[in-house]
Amino acid sequence: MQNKQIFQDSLLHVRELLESCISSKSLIQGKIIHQYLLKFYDTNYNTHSLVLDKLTRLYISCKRPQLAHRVFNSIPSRERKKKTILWNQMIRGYAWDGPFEKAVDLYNEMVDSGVTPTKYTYPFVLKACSALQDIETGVKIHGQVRRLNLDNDLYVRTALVDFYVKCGCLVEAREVFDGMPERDIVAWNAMVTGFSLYGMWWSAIGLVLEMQQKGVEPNSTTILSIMPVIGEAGRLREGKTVHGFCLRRCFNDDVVVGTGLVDMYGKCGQLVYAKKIFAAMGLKNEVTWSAMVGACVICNSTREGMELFGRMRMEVGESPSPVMLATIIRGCAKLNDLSMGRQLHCNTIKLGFNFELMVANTVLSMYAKCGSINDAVRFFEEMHVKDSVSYSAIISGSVQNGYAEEALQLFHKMQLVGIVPEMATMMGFLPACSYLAALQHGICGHGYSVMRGFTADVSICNALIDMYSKCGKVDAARQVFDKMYKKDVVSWNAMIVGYGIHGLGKEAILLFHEMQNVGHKPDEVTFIALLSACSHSGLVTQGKHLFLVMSQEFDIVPKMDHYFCMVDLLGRAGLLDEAYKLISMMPYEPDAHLWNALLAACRIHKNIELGEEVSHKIQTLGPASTGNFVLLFNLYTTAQRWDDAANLRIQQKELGFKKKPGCSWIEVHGIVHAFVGGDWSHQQSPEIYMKLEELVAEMKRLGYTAEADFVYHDVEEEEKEKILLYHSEKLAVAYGIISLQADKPILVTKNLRVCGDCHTALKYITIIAKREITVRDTSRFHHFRNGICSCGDFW
DNA sequence: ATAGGGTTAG
Repeated sequence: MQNKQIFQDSLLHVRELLESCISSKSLIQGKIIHQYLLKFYDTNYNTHSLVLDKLTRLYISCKRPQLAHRVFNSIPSRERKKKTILWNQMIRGYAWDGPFEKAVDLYNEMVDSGVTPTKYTYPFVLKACSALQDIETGVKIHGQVRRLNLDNDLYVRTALVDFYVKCGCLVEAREVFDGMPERDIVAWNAMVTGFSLYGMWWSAIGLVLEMQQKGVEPNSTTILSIMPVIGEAGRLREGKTVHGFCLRRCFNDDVVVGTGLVDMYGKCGQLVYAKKIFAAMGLKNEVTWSAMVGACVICNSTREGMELFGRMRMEVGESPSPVMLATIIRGCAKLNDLSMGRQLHCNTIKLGFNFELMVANTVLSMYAKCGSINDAVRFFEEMHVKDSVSYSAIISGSVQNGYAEEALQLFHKMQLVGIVPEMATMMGFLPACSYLAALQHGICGHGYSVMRGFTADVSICNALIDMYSKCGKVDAARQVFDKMYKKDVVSWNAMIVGYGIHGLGKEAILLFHEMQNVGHKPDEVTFIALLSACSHSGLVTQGKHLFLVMSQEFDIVPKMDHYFCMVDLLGRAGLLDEAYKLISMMPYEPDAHLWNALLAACRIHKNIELGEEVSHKIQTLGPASTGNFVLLFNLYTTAQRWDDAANLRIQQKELGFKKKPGCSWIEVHGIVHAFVGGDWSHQQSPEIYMKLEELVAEMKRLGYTAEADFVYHDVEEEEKEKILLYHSEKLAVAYGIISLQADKPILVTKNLRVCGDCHTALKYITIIAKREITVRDTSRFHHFRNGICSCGDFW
């Protein structure tokens, strides 16, 4: 009897102790008491019913829902049924700290065992549903809420709004929100957050105004949820309003709000404001510094950001966070500073977060953007965990560094390992198709983009326009262009470029006028596209006019690229002196690239004197490219000045230059087949060469002779013919003829300009094989049909 | 609160 009293007393004491653990969240102390209980008391529930209650609560308040669950389960089910509050607490525990599925499971278990959920149950279950993005369960729960007549409860309704918002069901969220009989600040904030999350800054701001009209004062949460979206949209005006509001309410004394403002101004491109706020902030933390450095990077003051980064390490002495390093590494990518990037990569290794996905993806894209594709690939292969961003980065990195075929392979591999391509992935994939003229792949990419709803995006459509026109399908490009409900300047430029490379200069100019009619302003790229379109179509007068109009009417100062186009245009048209005059009048120092354009024109129009002069100029500028050697060489051979040609070749060898090997490729049944000159590596080489010889025999009957002036003169006549005969473009065309159905057009892409002999030969081949052949070289398309090329021998 | 992938021209 006395023992029992002692026992009861001590239990009372234990409960008191547990209560104090709960309020102070002392997990360790609580665990000790738990151990003690297990050791010294039997498990007769009646003895310590209230103790188990308290233990469950303790574990929940210490964020250990699974431990709590174990204790909860040790309560006999008959007793558990009476403890609705404990059920709610359990669900709350899982809804906050996960695993979220357990919260839903527990809710179902609760209902199944006949316990009626209350208005306190639902906010937690809904929170779990939104964390799981489980719309189905959430909607079901919404139904149950209605049946229990709980949907007029403020908290339940707010939770419903929050659930629909986080699951992307904005319409439903708004419906629930509008039907609320009363709304507190939390409900308003939930809805504002919803609009912000989906980039609808105008709705978010409208709602903030509305709430003020209804007498609800925005708090710092409201402000914090609209700042990111204003920054993202770059809405400076709205940003300033928010800033003003913060000043009036003294919100900006808050570190979090201050950091948000720094970030927002940075994203609006206002580095000066961002810096002012940063300087005025009394309390700064790591996040504030990161935001400030991020603002510098966005505003193209990366160097300043790097200085700040250094200052932070001096002043605060902390080691940088992953976010900080990612930000600064992105800055390196922007500056093309490979050595700095490498150094920071080492830092991430030292600090042990080099494989944190965000950081790793930043490092990966830094290497790719700094042109060090080998490092990028190696790093990519070393990553243990990769996601669609990693793949997108390596795919676009590969294309940008000229490895489009590898990009396609990576895209394929990505799908094999089960990673779903996202919009940005397609932004790398489609240019890869453009580069390779891989139409089949491109069409698949188009289909996929439609399926995923990406074609609502302007940039994706721009990439599609580019893809179709570079794959020889200007009409398909135009269809995409016409169907776009919204276009930007890139869309117009891409389409103009498309017409240009197909020699459709007039269409390009027409589009330029249409562009102005619908109120789009051309930019400098537009004029590059237009001038090169004129050049490929021989539209000299129009080109000159556009060049004038560009600065006079559109206030665009001609850059080096524009002069390049003009020299090209005048040169091709044979107006060599005028081109030369333009160069001497231009406000820039001419570079080798520009002289090259003139040299190419000299070759076409066989102007040896000027060609030599230009060539010397190029050589004094330093060996920028091998292109000029090839051009000058061709110029000499055209003039039959064999000695000069031979000397040039010796000189070229002494300087250690090699001609870039010509490579052509063709897509057959979705596979890209590549050839170099005299290539025997293809499986079907015997058939290809047989077909080629067959064609040549027929061509000769029709009057074809190999044009020797592109070949070295010190080889035998017959040898010359062979070198020409096995040029990569001829091999690719022959392969196309034997492997594609007779009614299928042939599209070959070459990495250099198509050679003169091949150009002639292909005209014959269209007649003999009765097929349309298209060759895309580095500067334009050649459509061969019935012995004629669309370029009009003008390229 | 801060952070990763992207379109046109040359």
